[in-house]
Amino acid sequence: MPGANYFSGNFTHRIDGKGRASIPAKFRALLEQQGESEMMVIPSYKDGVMEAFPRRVLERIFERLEEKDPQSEEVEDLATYLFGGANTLSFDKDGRVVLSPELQEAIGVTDQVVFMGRADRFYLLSPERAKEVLESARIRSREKHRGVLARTRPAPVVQLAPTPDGDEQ
Amino acid sequence: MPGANYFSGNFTHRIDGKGRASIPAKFRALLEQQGESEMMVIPSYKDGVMEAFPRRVLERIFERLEEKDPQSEEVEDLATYLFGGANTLSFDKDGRVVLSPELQEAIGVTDQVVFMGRADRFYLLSPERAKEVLESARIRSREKHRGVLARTRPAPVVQLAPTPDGDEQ
DNA sequence: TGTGAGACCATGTATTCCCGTGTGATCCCA
DNA sequence: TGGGATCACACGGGAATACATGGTCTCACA
Repeated sequence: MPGANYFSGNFTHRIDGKGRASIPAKFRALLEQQGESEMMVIPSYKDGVMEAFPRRVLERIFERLEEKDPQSEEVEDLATYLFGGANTLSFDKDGRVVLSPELQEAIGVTDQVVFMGRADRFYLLSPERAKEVLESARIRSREKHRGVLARTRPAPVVQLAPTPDGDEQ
Repeated sequence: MPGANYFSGNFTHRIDGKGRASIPAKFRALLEQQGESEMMVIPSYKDGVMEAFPRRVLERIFERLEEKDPQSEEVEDLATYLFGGANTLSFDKDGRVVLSPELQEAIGVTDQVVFMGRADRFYLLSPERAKEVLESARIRSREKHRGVLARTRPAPVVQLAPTPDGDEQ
């Protein structure tokens, strides 16, 4: 399915005795579509949450900032934070990664972990924390962006070429 | 009928043992016309209501906001709310989607669900809730927008050629 | 040679695909 | 204008497939 450009949805998966967890198939497909077979995980600003990026996305974030302000101390800190704290998780053929004990502890999980899509990245967190994060995001969005969803235009009508037969792209 | 650009009308459909429900044919046609084979469902600000968007519409909303102010906390919340809470429902050849148990619970349905058109999106809700939503919307509209409907022009009269006999297109 | 990590393989379950059926709406024709 | 045929669509179930998950094997390194 060539389609989704973003990580979306949330999936609760099991952690087995070896600390392995399956990456949601949709996430994995998106990663592979970007030519990635691994993801970089760094602690979020949110407590009890880790953020997983395709490597390219993380590098991009850094490069954009560096371009803007090459020598600042901020960029230096950011580089340290992004790359120093990063945990590279490569997934095997079955689409699983190993969550190290430290990582598990950081998000307070032992037997289940939630993969939560967030546009160009996704979160790793405990089921309980997932509910909190989602709920508070919903509430704050409602307060500050009540109009956002209302303001949408009618979906642009994309005229599709009539498909006489089978041909698809 | 190439025509409608908006989702309109409301349809009560059955949920079968597998949690499947048929998307109203008209809605489905509109989605396919836009090149979509799936929809993204997120909790509405209204209680007991889920909103279904063509994926592209939702992505668009996010991108516009992100462009404006990429790093604000508000955008972060919105991204979490939109993508983290989203349920991507792709429909099969028969135009059906699977409503997960969580989704069913969120709108309080077990064996029937209402698809209610709302311009560029549509609602998913229970038959009871549908009545309420519709009625309160009607009342509030009457109070605040009494003139809206009155101000519309008559539809341009398209003169149809009298069809004497056989020839039709 | 013991230990741990990673790759490989196996299995059950959930999801998706596909076909058949009934019913309501539409069209056609008497 | 009524009645029958046709079509579109909602709905049910069975078969095939994808996916998450558990286990075993192999290799590296201590």
